[in-house]
Amino acid sequence: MVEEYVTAIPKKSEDFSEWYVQIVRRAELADYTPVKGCMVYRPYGYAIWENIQEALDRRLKATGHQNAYFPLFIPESFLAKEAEHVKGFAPEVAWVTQGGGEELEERLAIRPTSEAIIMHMYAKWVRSYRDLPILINLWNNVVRWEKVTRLFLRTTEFLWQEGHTAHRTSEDAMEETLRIAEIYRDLVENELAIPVYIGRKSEQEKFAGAQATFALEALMPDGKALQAGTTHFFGQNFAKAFEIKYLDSDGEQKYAWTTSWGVSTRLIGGLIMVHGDDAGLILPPRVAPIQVVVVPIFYGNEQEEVIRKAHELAQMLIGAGLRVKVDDRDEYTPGWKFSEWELRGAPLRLELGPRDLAASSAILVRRDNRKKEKVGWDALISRIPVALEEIQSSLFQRAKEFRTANTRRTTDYVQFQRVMEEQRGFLLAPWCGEGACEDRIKADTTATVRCLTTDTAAGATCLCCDRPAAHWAYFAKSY
RNA sequence: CGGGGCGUGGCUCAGUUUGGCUAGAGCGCUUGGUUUGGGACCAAGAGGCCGGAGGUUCAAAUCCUCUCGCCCCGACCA
Repeated sequence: MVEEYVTAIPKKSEDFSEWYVQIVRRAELADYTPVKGCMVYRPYGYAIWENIQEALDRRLKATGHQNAYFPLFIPESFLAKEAEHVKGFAPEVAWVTQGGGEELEERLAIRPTSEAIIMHMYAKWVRSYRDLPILINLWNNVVRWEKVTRLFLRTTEFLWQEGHTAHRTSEDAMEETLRIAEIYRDLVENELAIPVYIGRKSEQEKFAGAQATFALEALMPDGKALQAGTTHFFGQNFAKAFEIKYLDSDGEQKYAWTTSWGVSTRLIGGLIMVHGDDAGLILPPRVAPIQVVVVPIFYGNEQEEVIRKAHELAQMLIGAGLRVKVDDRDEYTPGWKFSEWELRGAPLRLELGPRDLAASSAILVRRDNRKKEKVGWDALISRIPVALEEIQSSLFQRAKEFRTANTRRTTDYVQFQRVMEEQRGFLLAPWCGEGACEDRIKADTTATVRCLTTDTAAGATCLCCDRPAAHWAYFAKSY
């Protein structure tokens, strides 16, 4: 029945890419701009980001992190201080070469990430072991001159948070790196309802300048993996490059240990893909800008009474901390609104018409499975939060089942290639850890090592050579 | 950046092969009226120098050159 209403939207199962673009634009999450590679985050899409921000910010502050802001511009010489870092980012940096009509003496990078400027400041701020740790987070934008655009998933400018910390010991820094990865997992799984695998990145895939990178990897419906967040352990690489030294309690000058970590608006792209269906978006209740949309249904003279009651019920729910909107536009029919809010992914719809008015009840409809239930006005305040939780956990379960069904274990390279070709998904396989095998797998299948597991690989042989395996690793094609 | 595709009212597209009169359709939008429990209907309107620049021609949405943008598939990245 949905089919006849939303024929203009391609089916998710038939043309996934086109479905994605249409949903993003028709649900008014984002739009293209005249600026190449740059997007507008429209209010409805930005509200999702604000909810994600709020959820993460709370977790970061609870673990002692503070927000701050650093400049958009980074002098070229700063970027160049850490050799691997500059090598990794140089190809995608945008440069400012003029200001106020004059040529700059030193060109300025528009930050692709802020390690360089932040490490410089940390070097000034750190004198003693008592100054550590420094736990700072930034909510900002960065620019990377990417070659292709995909709304939310890859744009020249994007929004994110980047955390940068400096610690007294290696252990402290590694602990921070892993703690943040867990916070990210908590955020992505419990707020966005997207299950993730967490693990260390291979040498080739790790962040430019890092000693170790940990990543959250989520599975999209087309069988490709999406990196949903990363945390980096820098060892003393940046501390040495930027001279972040402190006097320890034993009287010795030592280099600090640093980390950085980030998640971006790409998460929004992930949740669109993971949860949506042929009728449109399905937003997990915890990050949905509108959790309950109230649709009044009226005929002629009942209009006033129905709308009044709709607002009254909405106010009651808003008072209970829910995000509620009454769609009382009179230029659209109820059926039109139903479809519209399904397209926009509101988790719950509350229908209120004359029949309901007579019965002192309303019809509650779930977006994820379209199940309807009649709820008395008095029961709404208790029923709706429960229904939202049901949707939240049901979305997570559904995504998890899909991932489980599409995570396969193999030790056979021929089978590996076949599955990667025909079904995609995650493939868990033993790997020797050598770049040569990684390259060969990539050349043969376009799949890469998404992350390593901590499972013991004792006794196993590498998927594509004769050496003993060093790790079990998740492989997948990726975004 | 390589290969392929596409740019015509807000949207989806026809018209381009073979140049020709005032550039069309559906949806959407505006106004009025009737409607409203799964994308209502009638009537009257508004809205496009055909992505941009240059060229060929008596004449260009249509042909040529350049350019910009978007989509898909690769390579690179969050």
